[in-house]
Amino acid sequence: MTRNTSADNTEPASPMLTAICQVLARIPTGQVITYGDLAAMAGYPRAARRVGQLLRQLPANTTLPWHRVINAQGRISVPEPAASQQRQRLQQEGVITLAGRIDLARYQWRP
DNA sequence: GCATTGACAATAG
DNA sequence: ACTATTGCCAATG
Repeated sequence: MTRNTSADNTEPASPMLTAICQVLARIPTGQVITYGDLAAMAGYPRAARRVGQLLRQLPANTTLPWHRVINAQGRISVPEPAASQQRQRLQQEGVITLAGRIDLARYQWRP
């Protein structure tokens, strides 16, 4: 079947989103990654906005470390109130936010 | 189908 | 350091 009807198939998982989630799950505690780098590591160098779109739909109970994803300026891109939670989680892992910024040179994940 | 939106990023002023 | 502009591309209306 080249076509899939909503009635008998509920699997929209594209390879891109799958790859993004797999990379995301690998990010170590206490480190961060940017949207663009996460996308690039998943094999889609121009999909930074896709990453945000995916993270936005993650269920609240997800075990994925969504809070370790920040933008290329070292800032949190999430609107409040989620931003506070993200800062708190990061600080809990030892990632400090100074003047609203995170030192990428220090915390960015490089495998 | 076209227009707008968005948890981005690079560049220019 | 900050704002504006442009490119990007799937999702949404």
